[in-house]
This record gives sequence, C-alpha cells and structure tokens, in this order.
Amino acid sequence: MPGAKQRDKLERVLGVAGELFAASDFQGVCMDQIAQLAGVGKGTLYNLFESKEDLYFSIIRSRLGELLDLLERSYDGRKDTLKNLRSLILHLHKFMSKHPHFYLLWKREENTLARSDRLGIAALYGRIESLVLRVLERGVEEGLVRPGLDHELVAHLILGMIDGLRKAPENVYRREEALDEALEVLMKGIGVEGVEVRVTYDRYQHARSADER
Amino acid sequence: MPGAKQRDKLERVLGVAGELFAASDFQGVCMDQIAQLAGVGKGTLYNLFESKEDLYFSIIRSRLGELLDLLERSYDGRKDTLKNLRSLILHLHKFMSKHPHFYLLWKREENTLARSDRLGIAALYGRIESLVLRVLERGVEEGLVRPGLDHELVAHLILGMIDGLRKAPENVYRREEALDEALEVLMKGIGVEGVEVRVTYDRYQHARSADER
Amino acid sequence: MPGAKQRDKLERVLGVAGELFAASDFQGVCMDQIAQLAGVGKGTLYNLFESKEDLYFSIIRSRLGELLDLLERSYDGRKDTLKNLRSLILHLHKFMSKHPHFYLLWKREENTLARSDRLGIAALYGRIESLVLRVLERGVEEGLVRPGLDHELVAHLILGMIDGLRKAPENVYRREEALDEALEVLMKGIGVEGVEVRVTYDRYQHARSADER
Amino acid sequence: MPGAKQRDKLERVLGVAGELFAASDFQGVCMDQIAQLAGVGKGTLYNLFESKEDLYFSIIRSRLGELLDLLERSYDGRKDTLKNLRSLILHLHKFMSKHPHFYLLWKREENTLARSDRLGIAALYGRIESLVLRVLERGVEEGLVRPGLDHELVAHLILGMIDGLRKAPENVYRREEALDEALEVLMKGIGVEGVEVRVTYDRYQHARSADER
DNA sequence: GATGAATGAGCTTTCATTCAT
DNA sequence: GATGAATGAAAGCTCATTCAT
Repeated sequence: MPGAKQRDKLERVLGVAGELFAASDFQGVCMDQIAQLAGVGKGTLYNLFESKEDLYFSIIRSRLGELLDLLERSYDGRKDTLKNLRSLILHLHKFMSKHPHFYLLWKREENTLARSDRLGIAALYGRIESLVLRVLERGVEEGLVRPGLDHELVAHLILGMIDGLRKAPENVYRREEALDEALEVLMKGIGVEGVEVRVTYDRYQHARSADER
Repeated sequence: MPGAKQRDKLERVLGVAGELFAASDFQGVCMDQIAQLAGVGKGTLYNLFESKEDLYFSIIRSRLGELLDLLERSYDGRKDTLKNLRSLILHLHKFMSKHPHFYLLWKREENTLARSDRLGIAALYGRIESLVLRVLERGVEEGLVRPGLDHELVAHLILGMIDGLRKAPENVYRREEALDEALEVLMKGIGVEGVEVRVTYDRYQHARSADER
Repeated sequence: MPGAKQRDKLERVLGVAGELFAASDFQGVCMDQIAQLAGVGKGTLYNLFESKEDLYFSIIRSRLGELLDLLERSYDGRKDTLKNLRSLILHLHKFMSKHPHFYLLWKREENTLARSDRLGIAALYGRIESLVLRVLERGVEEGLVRPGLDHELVAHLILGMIDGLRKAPENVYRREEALDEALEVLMKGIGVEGVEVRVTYDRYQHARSADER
Repeated sequence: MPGAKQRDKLERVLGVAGELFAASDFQGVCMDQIAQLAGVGKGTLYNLFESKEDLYFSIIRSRLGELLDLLERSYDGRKDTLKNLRSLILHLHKFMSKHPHFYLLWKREENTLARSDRLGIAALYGRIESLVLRVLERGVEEGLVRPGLDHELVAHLILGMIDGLRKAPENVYRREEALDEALEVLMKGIGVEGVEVRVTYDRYQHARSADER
C-alpha cells in the first residue's frame, strides 16, 4: 500500500511546515526550507498541495478538522452541561498541547478567514459554534443554564473565555485548578441563580477518565 | 508649523496602510500601493518608517497606545467595579468601531508579538492586563467580586470574553443589550453570591454619558 | 555530465560580465543586462554567485588565479634570469590580450583590494610578488643581477614597469620590439655593471617557442 | 569678498568627498554623507557641481591640475636630467603624502578615463607624459640618456616605475634611500653606458632643498 | 544663495512555481 | 512519482536630484 508512505510524507510536511509557519509567518517561510526539513523534493510539495497558500491553510484545515471530530465525538446529548463544558475545555487544552503550532496559525488567521472562506475553514469554525449552541440548549433543558440568554452571544463569550484561558501566563494556566476555576466562573455566569454547581478537583479527575478513550 | 502637515501625512499613511493590511495581509500589500493611496511618494514612507515591517507594527503600536491612554484615563479607582467594567467594554467597543482595521491587525499578531516584543507592543499589552487587575482588586474591596479568585486568570477570562463578544455575529453584537448581557454574565461569574447586580439598559445609557468626556 | 554545461554557463557569465563591467563600472551594469546577454535567467546568476559584488570580484579572482598558475608554471628556477623576466613579460602580455577586460578590472580595484582582502584576491597578488622575488634571487646567484638591491622595492619597480608598458599607446606597445626594449632597460637597470646582456629579437622568437607549451 | 568663503566651502567638500570616495567607491558614497560631513546643505553640492559624477571627477581633475602645475613649474630645461627625474619623483611623492585619497581615485579611474575623456582629465594626463618626454630629450642632449630609445615607451616605463615605487610596502617605500635606489635603477636602465651616474643621499638632500620653494 | 523634505526611477535580490530528467 | 536547476515577476529599498521655503 503506497498510501501509507504518502500519508507519512504528508504528515511530515504538515508537521514541519506548521512549525516553521508558527515560528515566523507566511512570508517568512520558503518552500525550500519546508522541502529540506521534511526531507522531500520541492516538486513533491506541489504534488501534495496546489500552492504555498494551500499548504499553509491545509495545516489549519486538517488540524481543525481533527479537533472538531474529537469535540463532536466527545459531546454527548445525555451528559450534563457541566461535563460537556468541562470536556470541551479539556479537549481544547489537550489538543493545544499536542499541536502548539496549529493554534498559533489558527488564531492568527481566524479573523481573516471569517470574511472569505478560503478553503472551507470558516465552515469548520461554524461547527464549533453549533456545538456550543447545542450544549447551551441542553443546559437549559436540564435547568442548569438560565433561560433568556442569547445563545449566539454566549457561545462566543464561552469560546472567548477559553481562549483567554489559553493566553493566561503559563504558571497560572498550567495549574490544573485553573481549568476548574474558569469553569466555575463560567457556570456561575450562565447558570440558573441559586442552583449550586459544584466544580471540584475530584470531579475533574473523574470527568477526565470518563471522557477520554 | 511644519509639524501639522507632517502629522496629517503620518495619520493618512497609518490609516491607508491599516486598511490595506487588514484587507489582505502583510505580504499582500506593497509599499507602492500604500504610497499611492496615501498620496505620498514611496521615499516618504521610508522617511516616516524604518521599513515596511516598522510601518506595519507602528499601526498596531500607535493605536494600541491611544487605546490604552483612553482606558487608563477612564479608569477611576473610586468608581464601582460595575462601572469600571462597563467602561472598559464600552471603550473597547467604541475604539473598535472607530478603528476596525487596527483590531484585526492586533489580534492577528498578538500571539506572535508575545514571544519577541518587537517594537514594544507586548509592553502595551501588559498595561491592559494590569488595568483589569486593578479593577478586580477594587471589586474585592467593594465586596462585589468574590475573594479567592486567581486574578491573573480571571483577567484573561475577562479579556477573552470581551474578545469573544467582538467575534459574535454583527446582528448579535450590534444590539446594544448585548454589552449588558455580557456584563451580566461576567458579573454573575465573578461576583459575590447573593449580591444582586442590576445591569439595565437605563444604567447603560447613564453610564455612557457619565463616562465619556 | 552536467558539470560541462555548468562550466560553460559560468564562463559565459564571467565573460559577459567582465565585458560589461570593464565598459562602464560596477554601478553602471545591472544584473538584468548580464543575465540577458549571457542568455540565462537572473535567478541563475544568484545560483552561481552570492551577490553582484561576488560576481564582480569573481571575475578578477578567477582570472587572476589562472594568470598566476600560468606564471608559476612557466617560472623555472634553472632558467636564466633574462629568460624568466622575458617569460613573465610575455605571459602577462599574452594574457592581457586574451582577457582585456580582466586587466581593467584588476587595475581598477588593486588599490582598494590591498586594504581589505575581499574574497582572497590580495593573497593572489602576493603570489606574483613572491614570484618576482624568486626571479631576482636567482638573478643574483647567476651573477646577472647586482647584489645590494632591495628586492622588495625592485620587485615593485619591475611590476610597475610592466604595467607602464601596458599603458603605452598601442602603436608603441604593439611593436614586438617594445617588449625587448623594456626588457633591456630593465636589465641594464638592475644588472651587474659591465656584464653584457644581449636582448635581441631573434632571442625573443626563440624564447617564445621554448617557453610556451 | 564672498569668493573666499565659497572657496573654503568648495575645498571642504572636495576634501571630505575625496576621503569618502577613497574609503569605499563611487556608489558607496551618498550625497547626504558628503553634505553632512562637509557641513553644507545637500542643495549646495548641486550649486557647486553639476552632479555626483561631476563632483567625483572634479576631485581628480582639480588635484591632478595642481599636481601638474607643480611638476611643470619645477621642471627646468637647464637642469640636468638626474635632477629633473629626481624632482619628478620627489614631487609625486610629496603630493601623494599630502593628498593620499586623490591618488587612489586617480589610479582607480585612469584606465577608464583614457577611453572617453570625461571632463578633461585625460588631457591632464597627456601633460605629464609630455613632461617626461621633454626630460628624456634633454637627457639625450646632455649625453646622459642613450639615444635610440623609444621615448614614448620609456616615458611609460618611468611613470610605471614611479607607480611601482608607490605600491611598495610602506616599510620599504618610506625609507628615504628607496627613492634614490629607484632613481639609480632607472638611470642605469636608460643611461649611456659607461657614464657614471652618482646618486647619493647627500645629493638627495641637496636636490631636495634646491628644488622646493 | 542655502537648505533638506519629498520624490520615484531603478536597482538588487528573493522565491514560488515549473518542467526536463 | 520524485527531483531541484532554472526562471522572472515582483517588491523592498536607496539615493541622486529637485524645488518650495
């Protein structure tokens, strides 16, 4: 099966290119470098991708696709909202650690991409929003999220908070409790008043094991 | 006074360049375009800025500087936390409307800039964080913000939420109530339990007039 | 064998560029011209040479290298001094006729290069001096050159004379006897008094055939 | 008399520019530098000279003119040939020490200038040749220079030797005796056989005082 | 006359892309 | 399919020159 070798090569190129693009920027990277570091000929890059731009956005698109598959698989309409939100945050966090370069590229381009959906990335971004919307709706059904909120708005607030979490200094962000503290702020913010939402480290441990494959 | 003409020219260049850079990206804009649209000679650009890169980051730096002066001037240790946060959100919102291109550039580069503080922009970013930290501390003193929160973390959550607000679809975001809804989510999230925080449109109107010069 | 084509191309570029640079000067020649006339793409010039400056000095360096190899090969410790000096003059003369542009460039830059040995050219210049010194020492051994002369000084006088010869008007310089007349002046100038040095056209013919491959 | 100030300014510019041009080359110097270092406005340069090229060659032309006036004044048809040649060498040597930059520029351009007499410099070069020719003719009349030599050729040999002298390493060239040794080689080279030519340091001293103003 | 801000032609150099091997 | 030498469009930048003050 030659597909395996092809796949390897493609992954190698995506990995190397992601690293390089994140380290400087689109124009700061040249195809020669990528080819050299990936151990392939320059011509091969053009067999794999239409152009440099295609390569660049393919990094974002492919990883973002992976991430969304992951998030959507982990979402479970039956789970409670707390678990779902925690799972969202956890998976984003894990994915970010695994593909640090991808995140930079994504965040760098997300505003640009919104306008003209180059290469279908904006569509992917839509999926994440719809996922959060579903979580919120489920939360209202459960009586955990207070009704009357503009879900489209709140979805962006949530995603923004998660991104803010990422930008916190490492010493803050890396503390495991940080995730729970953020989750607590979030739940109090959108939760039904008077309903106690217990977010504890024990639960965090538990959620973690339950949620991952 | 030749300074006036100089200033005009510089502002015109910053404006034109900001527009162009936001419309595509760094490499998608050439100095000839900028010069042409700004109505100056190409050489003049190089009298005003060291290089194309310098021009690019000068847009961010100068606007960010303006923004921070604005925010810091509007912060008032005696005001209540609600007012301070509302003022923060309002000013960010207004500035964003006035300089829509600047925001795109800023957000595009913020992750890159964090690493190597090119041209002192990261330092400016630090000022905004410290401002939010002061607001939080004041909130605790007032008994409006619950103690025990990691302020560094929460500061990033707040800034992230505000950014999320910006990313919400125009039809959501433009609704005046959106700001108050976000503020409410935020206050419930970080506020002391049981303390009623009334965020109403009337107050919003009032705060607006009180806050602006 | 791709080396052959490469070599051809390189020689063509060196030839064309030499011609152009000699015809005006460094700044009077642009890379487009060179590429066009050499029948290669502009990019190819940059595969062959680091920069325009590198190309420029490569002309001098490579030809000067050739010349020195020639001179050093033709020098023979056993030959008499007259033959050696004649050989030196003859070879310089021939080389100059073959590469008229190179000479101009060399002479134009020799004073500049002495100061900062860009690209190892000054080192080559040292080799020609040491060659003349060896000829002089041999001349003293033979009893043909009078002792007590400062050889370093005389070496420069000799090289200066040869260069003066080159600058003589064509109608003078091209006369074959001119070389012998110069050689006679030189030998009388540095020779042992009373020792007859016969420099005749016949010998010149003879020396020519003996000396060249 | 404003002419004096003008003259000062012009001399200052020529001096500064000569230094700069000698330190790098024509293209390596920009009008801003010259203006700055000379303490004049850039526009003033264009009142004094037609163009950058004109300025460049004016340095050579004006100094070369000075030099030739000097040499021609010092030549005296009645003096003996030895004195005349010594005077030639001495004056060149002195002038060179006084205007080190000029020499570099002159030598750099002399081959280029020969072809198209830009700005009348080649004409000046002709005067130096004719001066040497007159010295030689006088030498033949005196019975000190042997007849039958091609004077045009020998003139170039002499000028070449003098230039060779200049290129000799400083430690050689600076020795006062070096001039006399060169003169001796020269006189033996072109002198009538058997006629003793005494070149001593005493005479050198004497000639020096007699010759200079 | 003196100045230096403004200009833009013209240059070197880079690098995405192609295509013969 | 894989390669990388060759290409030339494109762009950043410089600096001689001008001219309004």
